[in-house]
Amino acid sequence: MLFLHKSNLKNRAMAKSPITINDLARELNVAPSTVSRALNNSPKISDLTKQKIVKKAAELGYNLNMVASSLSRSRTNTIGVVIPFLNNFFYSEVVNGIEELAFNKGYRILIAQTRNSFDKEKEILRTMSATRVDGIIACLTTETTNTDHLKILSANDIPLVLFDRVRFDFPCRKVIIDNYSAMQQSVAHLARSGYKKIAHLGGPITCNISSEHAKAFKETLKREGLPLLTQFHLSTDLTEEDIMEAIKIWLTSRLKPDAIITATSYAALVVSKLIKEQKLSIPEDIALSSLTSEPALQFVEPQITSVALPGRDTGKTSMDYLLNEIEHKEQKSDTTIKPYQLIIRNSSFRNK
Amino acid sequence: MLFLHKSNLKNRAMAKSPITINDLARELNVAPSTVSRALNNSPKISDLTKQKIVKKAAELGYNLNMVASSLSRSRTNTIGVVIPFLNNFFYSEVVNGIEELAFNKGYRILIAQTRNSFDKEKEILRTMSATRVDGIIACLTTETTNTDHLKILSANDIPLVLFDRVRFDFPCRKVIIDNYSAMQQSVAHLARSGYKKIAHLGGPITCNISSEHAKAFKETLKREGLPLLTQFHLSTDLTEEDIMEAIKIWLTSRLKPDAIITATSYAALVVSKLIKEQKLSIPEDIALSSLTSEPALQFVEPQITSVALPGRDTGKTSMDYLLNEIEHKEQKSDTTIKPYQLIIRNSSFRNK
DNA sequence: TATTTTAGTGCAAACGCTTGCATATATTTT
DNA sequence: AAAATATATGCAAGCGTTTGCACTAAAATA
Repeated sequence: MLFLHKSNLKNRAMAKSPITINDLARELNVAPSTVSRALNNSPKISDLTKQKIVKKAAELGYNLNMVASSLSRSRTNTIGVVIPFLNNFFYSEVVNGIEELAFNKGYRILIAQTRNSFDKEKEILRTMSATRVDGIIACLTTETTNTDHLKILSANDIPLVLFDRVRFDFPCRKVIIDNYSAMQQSVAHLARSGYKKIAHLGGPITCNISSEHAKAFKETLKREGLPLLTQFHLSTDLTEEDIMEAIKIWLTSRLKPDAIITATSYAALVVSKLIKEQKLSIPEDIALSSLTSEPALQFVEPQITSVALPGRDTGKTSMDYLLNEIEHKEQKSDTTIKPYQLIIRNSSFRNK
Repeated sequence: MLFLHKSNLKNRAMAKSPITINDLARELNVAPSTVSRALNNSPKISDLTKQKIVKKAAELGYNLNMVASSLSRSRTNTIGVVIPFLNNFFYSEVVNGIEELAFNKGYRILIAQTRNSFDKEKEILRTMSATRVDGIIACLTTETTNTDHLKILSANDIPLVLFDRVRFDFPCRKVIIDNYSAMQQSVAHLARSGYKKIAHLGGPITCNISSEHAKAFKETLKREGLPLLTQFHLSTDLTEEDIMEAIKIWLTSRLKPDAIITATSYAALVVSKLIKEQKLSIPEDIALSSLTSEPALQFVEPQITSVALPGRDTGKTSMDYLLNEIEHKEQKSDTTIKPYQLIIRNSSFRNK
């Protein structure tokens, strides 16, 4: 009963097509505008007619055409989410947080993965703005070194909130982790546990996160009175091969590190495995600590010390800011720093 | 330069608003229809005018309004993806596969999580059909025991492809894993490795997966000549508490299982940890095998035997089928069974 | 009772694009 | 040279809502 056979259409006489408010209007002998207002629960329509209309709508299986509604209102109630990868613990938690809040507020989310390609990022933003999303939440690629594509969004009045990997030179709200402090605490913790030759397996410095980590790494070592050996401070793309290569060199060199801090939890897992394969022990020979977390870290032996990031919360806050911009036209350009938690597990202190 | 000040509009004279094809048409003294055709690279427009139009469009920063285009064409180039959870290895791999293919074919994806609630599933399908998605790919909740909400989709001519958790009583294409066989092989492997008291920690039997697992579990035990003890065949919601409770009972009972098959990889990780905490050894005292996989299984000690599921491939195939329905009106109602791989690791055979 | 206010409904334009059909040249065919 | 065809463009309706304004009748005020 979801369709009517309409005979008043010229080109598609007798075409089977979904019920519209016009169909309802004709059936009930009221104007389409009355139907629209009734279904939107406008106070201008009497309760009696509302009831009649709602009843008929249910009866005929009427389903609002959001496309038409969006065109008319110039609002799609859709927000775009741009992330490097979906199959990643942190990002999927963030999206989870975004989706939950969005759904409750009557928004849909459009997701796209950049796979860390700047070109794809540009392309995605272009199509999202064509789709007329009401706003965008994005985590930039590591390749993103200029912001022209973001400027197009502002020019089109599409609010943007950046999270995690951001560009401080672009005016918009940003939600990030206190990366400097996370590294600082990690190093300090290792130093105070007696480790002296601390190495860092980091990501590409083109992104704010890695550069903040790098800075904190150097400065904290100095503060703790430890030497900074250049070969112990690596910036890689963190592919499995990169990790393998770096670790093999470290573990077989004359001067081994006695502690390793990895940028990602996946790297930590790989490193942990490699160390054990070399018959070295964690944390006695080498300590291990990760700047990102995922549940797996608690299931390996020994459990790996890590910085727990508030993914859900980051997503929720980003969405919250975006909604403020969308619904209250509140235009801010500040940076919110989310708290992290250094969770000390057995991989980072010697039992003595 | 993205906006024009329009003075020909009645109600919003002087309003700043995005460039439309009408603006381009006026600037170039051609008809809007010509602009539309030119930008869509219609063969009916001369190369010269196409060039002029494309150039002007770039110059003014014209960006197609997909909403209007969708309304006009009755096609949104958007597909809906409905999954229980995003932060789950298998599902995020599936979505990954869907997104990749979709993006390459010019489709956007709208994602929503049911969080395993039937009511939310219904609500999601309603709003997705209001959004006029061109098709939907869904993995049903474990609570979904009737298909009325799916019928509304067919009534609205929205193609649907189900994956993983499906309802065989609904006519549409389905992409699933050979769950029966996966369990069968898992049990057979354990039996042949000398384990005799095999237990299964399964999911809620309301869903096809768990019931296929259950069936295979019983039948294979029988075939292998092993006893089926009811307390060793559990169906739970697989929350952390459920797992804990079940395992505690098993491990402390007089009659312990000597092998455990878990429905999910997360459960396997938890079980592995609990077994070790009880000072029992894997695989000597108890073998462990999982019916779902995730990278973490390879990082724990011992590595956990598991059934690897082709997530990406499941996503790609589902999307491929959906595109066939959307673009070639191909209406099929068959079931594709994806191959899995039983990956035998150290958790499931004794070194002797 | 005459006048203003309020409540409930309808009219019609607008949102920006697509597309069937008509029209006007330009090109080819007889 | 006339007729038929091909090529390029314009016209206008249509997609399904929303919303400002106009209108009518009933209720409230003077």
